[in-house]
Amino acid sequence: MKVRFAPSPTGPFHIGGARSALFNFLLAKKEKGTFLVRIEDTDLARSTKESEENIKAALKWLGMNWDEGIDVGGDNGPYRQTERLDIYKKYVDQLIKEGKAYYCYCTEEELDKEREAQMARGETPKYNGHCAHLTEEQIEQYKKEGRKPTVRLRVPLNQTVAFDDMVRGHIAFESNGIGDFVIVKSDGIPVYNFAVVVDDHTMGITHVIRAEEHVSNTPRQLVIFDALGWQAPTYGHISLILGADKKKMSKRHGATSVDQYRQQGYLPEALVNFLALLGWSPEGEDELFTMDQLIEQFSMDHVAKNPAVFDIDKLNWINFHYMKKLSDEELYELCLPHLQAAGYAPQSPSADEKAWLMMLCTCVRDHVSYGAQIVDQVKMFFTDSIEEDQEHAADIQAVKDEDTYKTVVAAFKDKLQAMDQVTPGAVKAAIKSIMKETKLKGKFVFMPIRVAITGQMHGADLNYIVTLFGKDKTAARLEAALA
RNA sequence: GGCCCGAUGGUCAAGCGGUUAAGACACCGCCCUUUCACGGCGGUAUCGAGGGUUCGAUUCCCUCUCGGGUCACCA
Repeated sequence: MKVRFAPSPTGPFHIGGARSALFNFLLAKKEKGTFLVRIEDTDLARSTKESEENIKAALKWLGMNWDEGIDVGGDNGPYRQTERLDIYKKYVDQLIKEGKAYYCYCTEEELDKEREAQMARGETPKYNGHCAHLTEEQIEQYKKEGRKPTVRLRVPLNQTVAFDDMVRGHIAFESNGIGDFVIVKSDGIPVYNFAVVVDDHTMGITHVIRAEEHVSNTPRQLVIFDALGWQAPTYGHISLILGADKKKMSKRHGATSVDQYRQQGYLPEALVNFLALLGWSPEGEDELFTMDQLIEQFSMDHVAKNPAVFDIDKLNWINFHYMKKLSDEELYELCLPHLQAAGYAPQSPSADEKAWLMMLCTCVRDHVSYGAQIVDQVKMFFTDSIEEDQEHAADIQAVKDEDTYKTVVAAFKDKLQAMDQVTPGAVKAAIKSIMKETKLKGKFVFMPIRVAITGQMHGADLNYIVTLFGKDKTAARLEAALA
């Protein structure tokens, strides 16, 4: 078995592309086959080197290293389509010689006009065969006019083009609906559908897993395979990823590129795990898997046909799970860039600063499901004023209205002033003794202090919050609460 | 509009003629924690509609509806 992932380097690496790559990767590894990566850059205008690098980096970041293809090499290179032009030319020439393809001199304006006319008549727009049987004289005439021809494939009429899809089952199209389509553009570069066929065949691809949007391309590719006398690979079309409004996931749905998730502080293991669960379901009841476990469990039988809505809540939950496994040091590494971006951490922290920042990260880790989220959680440590949580305003007021509110706050302030050093342990002891002295139980001691210092009903461990603020800042806040 | 694909809770989904219709996220409740969270336990909630086939349809067939994809000298 040999599968491939063939991205076009025309922009940010989309999350859907990552999922296609993942399913190919998983299948290849599961079947002990080969995972090949090739670059489809025949769109000269939109392809960029930067995008190619971005895609390769993202693939590696996600843990999908390829066995053959771009950069790593192999027996079937080159693996960038623009470097394979002579290979395509050979087969185009062959098709023309055999009369299976022909030059078309129609201009884009002429084609546009014809298409509009067909649409107006309610017909399926397709090439009308204008240049299918040109005479020598006509060809000479067009050449004299300086027209640059495209090459079209003669698509046989009255045939059923069908294939058995690994996820969708039998799918059939009528060849009459296709029309002679362009396989080489007027600039001499083959069109995607043609290059794909030549590559898939010459590279020995046996199975193609790609997104559902390619279903309607498949009959065209099948017709090319047929014209060339080759056998087509087995296809599997996976459904699309949708936004919350059930429309194809796009920019307006938020982050759509792998890089954006990386930048937001998501872990590659989490993204892989999440993507795998979008459209594929495991046998058992567990849903948390490492890449190796996914490979072990993966099967095309359990790939869903219907499109899936991208659920950020679930991604966050999975990411939270993987973040829990991080050591304090790793957590700090993940969060530091975000703290720096927010101006909460210096570019190169000293040992003391690092120790404080690490405690900061550890303190709020139960409330952070991806790196960038830490900024919100620690905001209060970097502002002088207390921002009260509006959503729980009533609860906060209730705490303040408690008869013992000021008693507790004042008592804690005294204990704090008396401390030699503020540490989580010291704070804990202080709170404990207040409970003993006032005979108040947990909540009635913790909440007044929490509200006075943070203005929130929820949050991280109070002992650490106080320690992080330090004696002076905490005292000032307690003071303000008493006023 | 033509062609193609799809339809189980709010979301991801299992199911493949007979089930009390799994599980996960989210939500709600309880327990734990002398606070908050984490964690544990439990709960609410789903077969798009109508026809068939069948002793019996979520499951098979048809129609409708809805959703999506695609109709390029883009991939």
